[in-house]
Amino acid sequence: MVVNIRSSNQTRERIHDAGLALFNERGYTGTTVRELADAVDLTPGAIYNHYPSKESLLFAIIDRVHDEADTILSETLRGVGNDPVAQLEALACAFTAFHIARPRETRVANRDYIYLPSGERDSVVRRRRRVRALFAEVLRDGERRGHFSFGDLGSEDAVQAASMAILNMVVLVAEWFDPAGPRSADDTSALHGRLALRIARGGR
Amino acid sequence: MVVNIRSSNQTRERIHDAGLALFNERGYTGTTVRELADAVDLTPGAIYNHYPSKESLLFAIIDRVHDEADTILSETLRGVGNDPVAQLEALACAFTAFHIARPRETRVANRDYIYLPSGERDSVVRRRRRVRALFAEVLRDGERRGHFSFGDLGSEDAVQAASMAILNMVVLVAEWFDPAGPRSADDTSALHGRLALRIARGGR
DNA sequence: GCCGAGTATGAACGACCGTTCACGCAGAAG
DNA sequence: CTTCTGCGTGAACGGTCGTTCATACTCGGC
Repeated sequence: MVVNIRSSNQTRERIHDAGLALFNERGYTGTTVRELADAVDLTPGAIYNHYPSKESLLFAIIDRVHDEADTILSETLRGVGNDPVAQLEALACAFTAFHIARPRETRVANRDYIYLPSGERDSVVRRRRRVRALFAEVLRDGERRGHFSFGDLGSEDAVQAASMAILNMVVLVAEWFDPAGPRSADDTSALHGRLALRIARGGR
Repeated sequence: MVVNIRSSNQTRERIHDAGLALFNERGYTGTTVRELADAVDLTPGAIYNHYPSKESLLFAIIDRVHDEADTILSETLRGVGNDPVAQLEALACAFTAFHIARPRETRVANRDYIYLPSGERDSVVRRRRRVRALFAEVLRDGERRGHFSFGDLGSEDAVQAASMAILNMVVLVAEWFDPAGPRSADDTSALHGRLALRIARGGR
């Protein structure tokens, strides 16, 4: 048989999940391999049958949620027309729903990616930049076509600031959203879609 | 002489600064007392003449920047009338300027406060909540007086989401703002003031 | 029934962790 | 001049870190 990198995926997946939970609440550097092993009822050494290092587990977690984010964004974009207003609202709504559904994954990805070795960290940084560029592009497109306006803001190229405002609103929703609160995840996602339009002054 | 908790403040301050720089770029748990000692040309043991523990240094750093934030906010509020529109614009502008001026302090405070012992962490959480409440209160006040409107957003109590959108825009400005970029800190702060008004639909 | 591959154990590795402590030294106070 | 106090050193503390390894068990394929 060829070199088998993958292990019996069941255990590998349990380690992935436990790592996610622990990294989320203690941080990557604040989590030990022994805690991780305890969480999956294994010995520290056994972890290394499934991941070559603690860092590689962090990367697996972060890389996967970036894959999912990319999928969500491109599918959302594919499902809506080429009207920038509809695009922005749909993107902000869908991405908010995504962050509400995956609070631990996105928190670890956004907070602990700095602990990745430089090659993998660079790859993550590139992926993050691509998301920023996507939102900025929709805003710029909408401005060019007269649906959004930033001229009254008294600053040239306000698109960057506006797209970061939208993105930060979306990406940090899980820090305050309460699943037991009065507003549902769907409501909040839709609300963020509207707020994104306010920011771009594209409202109805 | 009475019990002297404070040490010769010069060295204490150098440790504070070095801790700030290191915690910022490596994270609290990713920073060693030995690295800290090296950065201030001291022996690890000497650190303990100035701070009783590594945790206490973290708390000193975080507590100070919270003090400064509170000062900025209350002075800003004192310097402007009681018009909610002016209040919101001034708060968003001043707080953005603050976060641009203190990127390391605010990043450490927002990212690493989770490593504080529970008593001190709770105190930090309370202070953060008070800032959130301040913005929410301005928005609610403005809505009551007809300057802001959230009724068209299709969600009851959109104030919370809107104030978090404003706060997250402001608090994370340092993650993308480039001091060497085309837009100055003052411009960006003013821009955030306007964007806050867009979010609250309080345009002029 | 044997074999080899996959997975686990438990002990151990050297390194490094936050913190302590006995001690030395400089300089202000008496 | 002596004493005391504040601040530093350097060595050491016990503990924990991420990782490795010899060994053993289990189980499907021959």
